[in-house]
Amino acid sequence: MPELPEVETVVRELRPRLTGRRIASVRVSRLALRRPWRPAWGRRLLGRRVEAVGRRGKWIVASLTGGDRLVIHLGMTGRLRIWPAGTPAEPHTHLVLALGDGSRELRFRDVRRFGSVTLFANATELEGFFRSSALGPEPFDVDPTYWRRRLATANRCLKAVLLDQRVVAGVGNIYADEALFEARLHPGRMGRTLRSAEAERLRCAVSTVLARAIARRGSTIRDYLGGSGKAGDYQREFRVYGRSGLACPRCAQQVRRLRLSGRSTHFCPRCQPASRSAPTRV
DNA sequence: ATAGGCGCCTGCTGGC
DNA sequence: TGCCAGCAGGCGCCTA
Repeated sequence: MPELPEVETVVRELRPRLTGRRIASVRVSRLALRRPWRPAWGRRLLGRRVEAVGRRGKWIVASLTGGDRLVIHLGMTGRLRIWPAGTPAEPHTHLVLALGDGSRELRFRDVRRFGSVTLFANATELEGFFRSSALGPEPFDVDPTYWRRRLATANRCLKAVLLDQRVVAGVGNIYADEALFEARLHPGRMGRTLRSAEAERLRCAVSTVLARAIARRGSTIRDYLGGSGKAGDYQREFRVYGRSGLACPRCAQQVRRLRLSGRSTHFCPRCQPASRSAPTRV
């Protein structure tokens, strides 16, 4: 579910509510998330204070006293937010950290359990984890030369390139489609066929679209809520995502949908014309 | 190196 | 009304 703008919104909203708070108790559900929870982690979290809350790609990182890094991925349906203690837990709540005097709790809820909660012993271990997955650069910080080279050597369609977290961290299905529309590039176009002006257009489009979405506190389709429980607004500004059959906001041509890289893909056939190297079939 | 398929999960919607 | 297929902001594994 949540892509970079949603994760960034959660981080911004949790930061003031978490920073400086002590973890007073830890409860976990029995159901497994994507990465297994180790019982020793619960004991290690107790009494730690949150020093900082940050983000890397779609990963939320809470830095704790003593160096530990609590790392959370929201998967498709994850929600991470603060609740007053005593509020009934939503179904599918998998982790509850009581904070400070116990009047407030951080709760992680994840219906489909594609998300994860992991504890790393220190920053070095966490860096090793990101390195082992070859997590790419933050989208606002992509070197144009690096980007051109990644595209020039990409023997796959642009949609697949944007979804690859090793190329750039944080883009998912919605913002891949929105960025390709913004850059006026067909999602099925092969990466290596891009001229350098087109590559540069795409690099800028990715960061523009993500920044706009962050300003709107992300997109809520069905599950996503920010760290304070508020929905996002950017879904109202989608140009193509989820709009197949509706008019393109730029040229009024019908937005089309196809399946690329296993994912539902939306684009305007007039604004994002297929080149010879792009698939034309659905 | 890449595509494509499947699996992990649950829940919702639309068609019959 | 009920059932079933298809769909969903992610990602990792397998095979060809």
